[in-house]
Amino acid sequence: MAVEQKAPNRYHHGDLRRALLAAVDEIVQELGVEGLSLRECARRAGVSHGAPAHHFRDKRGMLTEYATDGFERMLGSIAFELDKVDLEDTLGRLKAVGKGYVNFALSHRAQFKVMFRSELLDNENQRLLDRGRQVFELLTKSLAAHWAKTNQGWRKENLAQISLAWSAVHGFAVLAVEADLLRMGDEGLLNPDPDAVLDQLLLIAEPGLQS
Amino acid sequence: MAVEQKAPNRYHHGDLRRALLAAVDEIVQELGVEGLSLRECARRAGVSHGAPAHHFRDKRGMLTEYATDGFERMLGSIAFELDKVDLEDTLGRLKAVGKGYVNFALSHRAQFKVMFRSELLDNENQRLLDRGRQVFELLTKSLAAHWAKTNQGWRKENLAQISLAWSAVHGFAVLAVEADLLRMGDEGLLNPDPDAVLDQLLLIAEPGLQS
DNA sequence: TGGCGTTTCTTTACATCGCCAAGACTGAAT
DNA sequence: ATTCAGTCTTGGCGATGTAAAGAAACGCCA
Repeated sequence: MAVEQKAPNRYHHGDLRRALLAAVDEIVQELGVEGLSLRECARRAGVSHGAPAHHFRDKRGMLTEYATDGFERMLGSIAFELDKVDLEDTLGRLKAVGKGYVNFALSHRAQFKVMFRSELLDNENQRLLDRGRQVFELLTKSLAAHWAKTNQGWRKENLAQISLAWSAVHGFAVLAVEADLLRMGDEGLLNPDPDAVLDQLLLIAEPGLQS
Repeated sequence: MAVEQKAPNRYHHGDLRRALLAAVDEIVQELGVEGLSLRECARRAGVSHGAPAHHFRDKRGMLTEYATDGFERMLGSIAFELDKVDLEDTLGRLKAVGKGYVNFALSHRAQFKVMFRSELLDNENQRLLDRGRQVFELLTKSLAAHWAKTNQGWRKENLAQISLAWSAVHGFAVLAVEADLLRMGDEGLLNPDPDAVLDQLLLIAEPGLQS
């Protein structure tokens, strides 16, 4: 995602909205969200510091769009993994959701972090809420399919199973992205190949999911 | 934790360091870390905006102390739960660590969030690193004790088990604290009593921990 | 084609922030 | 009593987010 500069003569940029979001991504990768400023985004896009206000209400609005875009990519990443698994293989599909989730987190670390920084976002934004809900539903529906296949329907432990699945996947993604935390214990908590670890992780959770 | 104002006449505050940390806690609860400023802390403590610099190098230094204090409280919370469980009950002790962890997160939400915002902290700070490591070790040692008791010693799945335990506990705490996320799915993901859910959650993970 | 309203962008201004340097005050050790 | 290190104040600098007002370009309708 390269930031498209405004042609120096032109008064209108042409595609400033996209250029600003590209700049957000660039800066957030380089410096983290804390290092992000509206003015720097404007500078990289080659426009004045007042320009962004006409495309996003304010900084929060801009980050909200950036986060929403992230959820959409994440949905794509999960769908990509799901496509590779047979519909009958309900446990495989459960793993696929986890893989898509973690893969996205690891390949878009900066954006992933922003997506869950709700203090920075407009949590009333409908598109943002929808996309988040969609991710959540992919997880719960995969679980429901697994339940339907293996045996029983809804039991009261199911709620806790959702918590476990969601917690494990999200917690693992967070810890994997916050690499600093994983340096705890000198041997290193994390296997160099997160994909393999996630495989094992879901394998371990599996007996619990059968009960 | 109340912010102790400087007596209006006195030039020296007397206990400014503590007063500033109290102000940090107060502000972070009210407005989140993003709403925190050195100058506002100084204002609440009744001193000038330059004063804090003599107790903390800078804003990052102040937050680092605040986070370190959080890890110490968390250690206390875990120790409190561990004290209630018999040494022989290795699985019970594992649950106790999780409970202490999550209980702290839920009763000090604002501080908990700051503790894991490594971009804002001085990650070279020795006391901060030590306290973090200590929490992690409580978890791994409880797991090791459980392994020693149940049967085998170290197997290569153990690494993934640590990941699962750490991910589930931390992920659950994060999701519980970020209440916004849990409003996904209108029925609400989270049981009103997180303590009970955590109990179930660890119960579900238990079969995996036996293997 | 000409004109006009709307959108996009610029400019200026203001309050606030973190940090720095220079100075004032205090208290305790010499 | 003097000195000196530690504590706090003051003022200033560059940077930020947001708002208001004006300039420039686009699109549309006559």
